[in-house]
Amino acid sequence: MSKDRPYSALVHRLKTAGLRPTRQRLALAKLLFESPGGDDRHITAEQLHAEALGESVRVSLATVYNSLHQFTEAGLLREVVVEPGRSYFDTNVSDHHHFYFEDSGDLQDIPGEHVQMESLPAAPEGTRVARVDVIIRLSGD
Amino acid sequence: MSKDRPYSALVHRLKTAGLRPTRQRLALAKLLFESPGGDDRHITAEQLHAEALGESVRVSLATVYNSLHQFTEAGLLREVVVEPGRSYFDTNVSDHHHFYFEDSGDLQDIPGEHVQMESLPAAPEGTRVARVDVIIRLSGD
DNA sequence: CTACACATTAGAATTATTCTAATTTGTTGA
DNA sequence: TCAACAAATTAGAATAATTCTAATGTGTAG
Repeated sequence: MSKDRPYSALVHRLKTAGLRPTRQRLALAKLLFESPGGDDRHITAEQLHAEALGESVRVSLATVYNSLHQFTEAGLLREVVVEPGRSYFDTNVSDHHHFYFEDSGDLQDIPGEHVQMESLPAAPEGTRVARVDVIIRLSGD
Repeated sequence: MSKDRPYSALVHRLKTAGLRPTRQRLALAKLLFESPGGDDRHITAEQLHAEALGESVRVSLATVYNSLHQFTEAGLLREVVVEPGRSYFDTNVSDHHHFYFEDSGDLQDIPGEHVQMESLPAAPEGTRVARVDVIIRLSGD
């Protein structure tokens, strides 16, 4: 019992997701979820990798990609596609949409209540709605 | 006057857009806009290139990319980003949104009337809304 | 503490796209 | 009609993000 004491929330979170809490995954999860602003981060694989290296966490870029995808599959992250050839991962997995600042490339959450669909068309036969993405693209005034 | 006779709609369209109606651009525009279903096509650069070659239109991939971007800038096409690392170009530039079939990778227009925002958040200071993209992601039943 | 499945890694490979520098083509005006 | 020049096209190299590969390392069940 005292054996599983250093059971930080992160270790638990990873285990629950069926992911072994390895040094790398823990470090990345910490950077993702326990940074200031950790439930509204939009980060690319390269950015996270750089951040890790900056904190002297030794982790390869391949592992960053692997972890981001595993976290996404486990529902800990949400992938947001706004421009070709670059994927953002959002630490906010609740129902919400995005502002995309075309000039700076920044992405920002819009709280769920602020965008409502008035009428959604029915999903075609044999399909179901997996998700609705709304991206409001902004440019300089 | 009879000089500018073979002024097809396409030549006119390109000229109006400030683009010289070259052999390649005309051929691509024809494939894009005058195929069956020409105002609801969703095509990638590679696909269009393959289509051109299939019709024995000699055009390089670089030119396909150039043309797609020029057409987009001129408002003849709209770029739609649904998955990382692949851009679709939509021949329908009117206000509308998309179904994305995750399984097949197909993209389909939703007529504008069928999706309405109930409340759009105000654009942040110093910005204006360039566009609102709505993508309804569908997966197998 | 051992064994083994699972993870990590460096670096190569892949994919979509853009760039470069040389060649070709459309257009304008004499 | 044609010369001249800007604009467009091209093949192929370059780049960027991501994925793959096969070898090595590590967490954990028993």
